[in-house]
Amino acid sequence: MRRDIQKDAVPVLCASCEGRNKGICSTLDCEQFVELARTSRKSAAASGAALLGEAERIDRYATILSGVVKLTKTLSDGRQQIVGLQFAPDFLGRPYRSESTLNAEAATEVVLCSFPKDAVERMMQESPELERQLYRQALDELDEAREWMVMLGRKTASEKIASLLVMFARHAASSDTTGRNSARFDLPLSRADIADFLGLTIETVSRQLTRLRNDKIICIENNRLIIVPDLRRLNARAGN
Amino acid sequence: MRRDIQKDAVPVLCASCEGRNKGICSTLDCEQFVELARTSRKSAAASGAALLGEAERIDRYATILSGVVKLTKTLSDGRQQIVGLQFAPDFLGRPYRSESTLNAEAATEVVLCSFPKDAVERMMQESPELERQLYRQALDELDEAREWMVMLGRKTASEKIASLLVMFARHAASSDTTGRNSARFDLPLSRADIADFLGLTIETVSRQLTRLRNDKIICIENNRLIIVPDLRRLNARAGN
DNA sequence: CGCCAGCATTGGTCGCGATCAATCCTCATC
DNA sequence: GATGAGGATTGATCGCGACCAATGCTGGCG
Repeated sequence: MRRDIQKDAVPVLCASCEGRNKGICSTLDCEQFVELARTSRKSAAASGAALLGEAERIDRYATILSGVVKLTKTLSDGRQQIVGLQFAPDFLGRPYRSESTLNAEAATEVVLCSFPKDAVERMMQESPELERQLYRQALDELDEAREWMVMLGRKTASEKIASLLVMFARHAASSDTTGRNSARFDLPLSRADIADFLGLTIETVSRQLTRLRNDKIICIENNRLIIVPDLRRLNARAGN
Repeated sequence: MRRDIQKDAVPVLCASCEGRNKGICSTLDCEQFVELARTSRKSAAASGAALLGEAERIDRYATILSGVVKLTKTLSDGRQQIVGLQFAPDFLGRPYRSESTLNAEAATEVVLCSFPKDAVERMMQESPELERQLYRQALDELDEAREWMVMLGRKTASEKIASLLVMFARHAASSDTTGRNSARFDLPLSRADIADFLGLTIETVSRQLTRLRNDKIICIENNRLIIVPDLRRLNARAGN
């Protein structure tokens, strides 16, 4: 159902852009796409770079073209919690609010395509399709957040680790052949990030990972590459 | 900006309905409102009644007219976590998904006004305003869920209790005179529900409440009525 | 009134995960 | 290869909150 686009009116970058057929761009008709594309800006951010600070004014939205973005919240005494992870081609931003209530930080190398806030908002007014897609993403994020609330509130440390690995395995699998029972992926997060995500400490994360390794449920190579020979066994540890 | 409505085409119940000017009905124009109203059904549920089961087919949406609804998730071994609390006039339901991923249960006496799923969905197609309002509610719920993730992952038991009381105080205050520094409200949840919400046990909830009482930060009457003489002191305990 | 059922509180003990501290890896740089 | 820095692992100890058990409170019913 791909619509034709006027190639010459579109910035060169967009022509080969992976986001054209996936992110918010995919719902726009030709005219709207051209308008949005004219104001778009592609940018890269190194791992660890802050993309958006808490209570900061938002003036641009963005689509994630590649990499992983972590959304965090911090208490006044420095305790931190990751409250969301976003992957390509997610939309990054919080419509209908001028100030952010959280921090966004690149968890890996990240490539973004950003747009001025008001251009997107104008387009949301005009295109119910766009708003619908953003609504769907918000609902999906809400489902995910609630899943994590169960994890944070009721799971043990080892179940938390297993759950996280299952989630990464699923994310890796979706871009891979489906229906397999093994997985192999790079951890997109450092131990510290994992701890911030699961509501644990670095030490506990480390201990639980070595426990899973000792029990032959995972292999760890170079501290980053994870191999799961039997996803069902990992799933059993996640306690669902 | 209230639009006139054809009084005679609207069910009698709606004429005096508190939801008319607040819930999803408030965004509908006259014609749409009449259509939706024709299929609406008002119903009451006792405290503890199940409104919606996990993996159950959804065929109706609803507006909460009064009372509190808790959204829960349960692990296979029975561990439970409340993942959302909804108050009037929230919309109850998960568009774009045929099966529920959570349980909804009346936490107090609840009065609902429900509509057939497809009537609402048709109306969402026709009315961008309606969809926008639902989108906004989803975003608000997402913000709330993320707030709670911080609470679940990083706060101590006493901070969790204080945070919950602050939230209830705010909810009570919004329908009350604003800007005051004291609060007085009925706990809409049992100790067991509070425990399920905060990721604690009943015993810990009880102990922390008595600690707050001993420290003169709250008064408890009949185990349900809470009086907070100084909201700032309570807030200081919430650890934000 | 006594009785009972369902919550809530209080006490005692234990274990998970935090905390503090000491290596150990990995990798970039020279 | 040597060096140093940041991250990861491992070890030892402590304390919060879970768990088990007993008691207390409240309200409905015969």
